[in-house]
Amino acid sequence: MPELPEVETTRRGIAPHVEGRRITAVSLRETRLRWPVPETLPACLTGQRCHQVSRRAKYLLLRLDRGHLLLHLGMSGSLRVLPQGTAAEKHDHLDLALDNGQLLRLRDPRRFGAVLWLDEAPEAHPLLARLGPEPLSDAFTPEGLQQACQGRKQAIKARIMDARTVVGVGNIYACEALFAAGIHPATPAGQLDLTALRRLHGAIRRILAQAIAAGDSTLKDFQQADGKPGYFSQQLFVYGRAGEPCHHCGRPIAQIRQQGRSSWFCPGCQPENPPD
DNA sequence: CTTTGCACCTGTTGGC
DNA sequence: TGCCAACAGGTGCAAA
Repeated sequence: MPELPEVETTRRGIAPHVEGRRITAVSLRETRLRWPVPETLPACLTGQRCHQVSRRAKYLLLRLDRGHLLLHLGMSGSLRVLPQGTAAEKHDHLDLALDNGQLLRLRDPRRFGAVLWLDEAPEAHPLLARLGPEPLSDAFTPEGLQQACQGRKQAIKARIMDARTVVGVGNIYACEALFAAGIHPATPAGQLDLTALRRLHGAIRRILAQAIAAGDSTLKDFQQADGKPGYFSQQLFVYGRAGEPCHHCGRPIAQIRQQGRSSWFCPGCQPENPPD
């Protein structure tokens, strides 16, 4: 579930409670995540101080004394800060006890998430080394997007969901950004001119920024036992709205299958063969 | 090299 | 009401 805005909101939520704190104890209850979590992890982490919580794409990085703890929330993961002693429930796989009496707890029912220890510079790690630009940074430009699309037959939706093009665009925001830009999701990437790609670039940034801003307003709930951050209550124009009227033109939203995933779009606002 | 498809997993949903 | 298949989605990796 978490897309980039949810991960960023999680980072902002936990950082004030975790940065500067020492890890006093670690409970690892389930090692079968995306990759097996080494049984030696608790001993490795205990005693180290966390200096910074950062994010690259949808990965969270805790900079500790002797390396980085990399966390990925997968589809269903969440992190919460709770008082020590709070009983662990089903799917609560990892606890980091901190020297402020609190607990950083990872829950992940589907176990698509990841917990990795990195000895070396994070940017050199294979998972991070080939990632494209952050969508809200200056490194993400219309010209760079054009270069990523140049000569490609691949559908534009698959192209923007490829983390080498730009990171952090999942299925929901890919559909929404393409709607906002008036581009049919199946359009071959190489067919789009710079004008269209400028619209798409702007739409990706605007929609992600809006979602992060919406997340900020929910941060106050972050420590509550039931405060799992879900999707923010921003309006979705096409995602999951098959058959319902388009908010712009009233035509029914269509649903197709691409790369084994559902895509939603408006046949009126996102024509296959755009005029002019 | 480019592109496609699958595996991983469980909670939720919809149809019979 | 109960059961079961289909579906949801991020992303590394194998295969085409």
